[in-house]
Amino acid sequence: MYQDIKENIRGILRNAVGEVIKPEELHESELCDLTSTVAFRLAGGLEKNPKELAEEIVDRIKTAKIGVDKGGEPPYLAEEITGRIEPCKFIRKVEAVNGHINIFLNYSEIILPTIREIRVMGDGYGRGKPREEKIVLEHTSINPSGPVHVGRLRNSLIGDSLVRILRFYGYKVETHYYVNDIGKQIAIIALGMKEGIKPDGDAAKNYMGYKDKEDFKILFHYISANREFESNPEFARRVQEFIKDAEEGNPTALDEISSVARRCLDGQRKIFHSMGIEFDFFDFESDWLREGKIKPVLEFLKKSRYFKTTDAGSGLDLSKFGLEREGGVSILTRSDGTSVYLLRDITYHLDKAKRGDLMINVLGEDHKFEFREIKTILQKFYHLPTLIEAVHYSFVNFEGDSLSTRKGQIAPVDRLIDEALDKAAKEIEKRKIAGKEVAPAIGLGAIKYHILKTSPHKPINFSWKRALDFDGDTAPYIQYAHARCCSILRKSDINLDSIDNFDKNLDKEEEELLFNLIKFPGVVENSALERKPNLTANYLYALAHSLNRFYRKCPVLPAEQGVKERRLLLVDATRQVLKNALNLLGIDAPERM
RNA sequence: GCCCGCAUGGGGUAGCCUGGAUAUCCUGGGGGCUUGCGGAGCCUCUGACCCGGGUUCAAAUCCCGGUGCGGGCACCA
Repeated sequence: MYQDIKENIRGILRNAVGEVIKPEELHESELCDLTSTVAFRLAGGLEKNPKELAEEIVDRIKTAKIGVDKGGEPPYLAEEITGRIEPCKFIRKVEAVNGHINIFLNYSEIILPTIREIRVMGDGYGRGKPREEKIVLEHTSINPSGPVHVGRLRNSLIGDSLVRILRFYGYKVETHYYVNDIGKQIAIIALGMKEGIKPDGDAAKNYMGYKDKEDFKILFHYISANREFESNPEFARRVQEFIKDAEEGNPTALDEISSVARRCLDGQRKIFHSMGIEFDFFDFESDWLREGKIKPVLEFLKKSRYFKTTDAGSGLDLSKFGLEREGGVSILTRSDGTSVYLLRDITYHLDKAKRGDLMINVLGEDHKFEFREIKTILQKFYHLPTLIEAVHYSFVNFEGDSLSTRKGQIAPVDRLIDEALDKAAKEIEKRKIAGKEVAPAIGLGAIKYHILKTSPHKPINFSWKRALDFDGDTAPYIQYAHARCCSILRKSDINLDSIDNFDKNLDKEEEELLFNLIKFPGVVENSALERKPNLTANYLYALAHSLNRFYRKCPVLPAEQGVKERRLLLVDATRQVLKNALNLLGIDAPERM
């Protein structure tokens, strides 16, 4: 609808001006609905500030009629163009102000087709047309050496939301979780457990409430085994041997290490599951070793003229591609011949590439360099046709105490969620409108929205308190708007399907609300193409805010029949769009809260 | 040292790609709204484009140079 309106108006402007209007020359404005700056471009070699000219011009307009070709100043041109605009059903009014052509939409004409579209499409309103391309999206991929840290949550949330947005936009999307179940950290834990090193008692005490969760148990073992690894060279040597053993395909060693990772993953998956985040595939690194997939990759790269062997190990010299490492080489294998992550990652991506047309990896900005290496190798050495891109996000810092650094002092997502659920349950209890069962929707929603609303490339200073905030620019605020819609609709006995003729004189608040409703499909598109869930989040707040303003100023149920019908339709449409957009962020829209 | 990203009221944040009018919104602080559909709300006041140049009629937005912060440049992943 919005696209149609804009195209329509661009066409009308083109007729008035005699030239094509560029898309960026028609945009939204706070002073009207849509504004065009085309007069500035047409003015060409202009010397004065259009604002200074404005008054003078308006006077001249009154006294003389001059053609576009005679008066070059934008304010004059804007007046002239405005005068030539043909009447159109979407436009209510056009004004020339300071060189801008300000357009006010005719909402009386827009409301019916918009509402109809939303009602027909329902949960699918805003959906893009089906696309052929298949996207293989990898996100989260946390090391299986402990519980999920709050800082890592940003990856999962951006990833999960992007999946939802890209699917809604029309792509086929398959999600992958890469399990590094054979790395050094895991080997340390596995050997520690095998040799009977006791789990760390302090850590276990700190997380009493979670002591039976597998990922926490692994963490307790990790802390003590890692201490051993750092202080006991003999143990460290045995770890290295253990890894080598596994890499050479010794099935016992592989199983011993991998099973520790799988146990930990079980615990991690529980927390993702409770957040509504699911994955299509878990890809285990140990499988590459079992299936002998790494060796051929190494053999292939060895033949390259960029392959070099140094004291540090063997690898590729990528400096020709602008990727210079300090040692001059991107290491693929250690000097003892065992592979490092880069080689295994290449193997993994070669495999993944077969599954789709585009690979998207959600990665922290600390992986930028590594990602460029992989991309370069895939494209320059393998000439891979599959596209590959990364969605990078900035770090999540903690306010005050750096919980993340002290040994064993981590900030597990489990704890954050438990606190959020507690707080939500208390708020619900206070209001006595809904039952406890909506606590997860509200608590999880608050956390998700808090992290998703910020643009990915900006660092977040994570504040436990603000993440659990329920007022202002938060998910509960948006959910509340949704619940209000539901509440009104519950109390009405009018069958919305049978309304065919209603009063179409909208109040200002209704116009704002409607304008937001028609923008939604465009927001989905931008979010999908720019890979930015925060655009959807920001939109949601604006929509909820306009609903709340409407709610305050425009009584629905007490209104007279024609007005009441119109407002009920608007409320129902808003409910639908809030729900659809919340779903793109993985946030539930409870009907009561 | 080199490379990448970021910098907007007291705190947080949108806008920057595609330059246009009076810079968005949240929070905090001040003031108001409630016997009207759910006050997790609404209205109002307060307060900001890091610094210096450049391009332009016009710069938060584009270019150059600083400064500050984050990240990277591992036989860790």
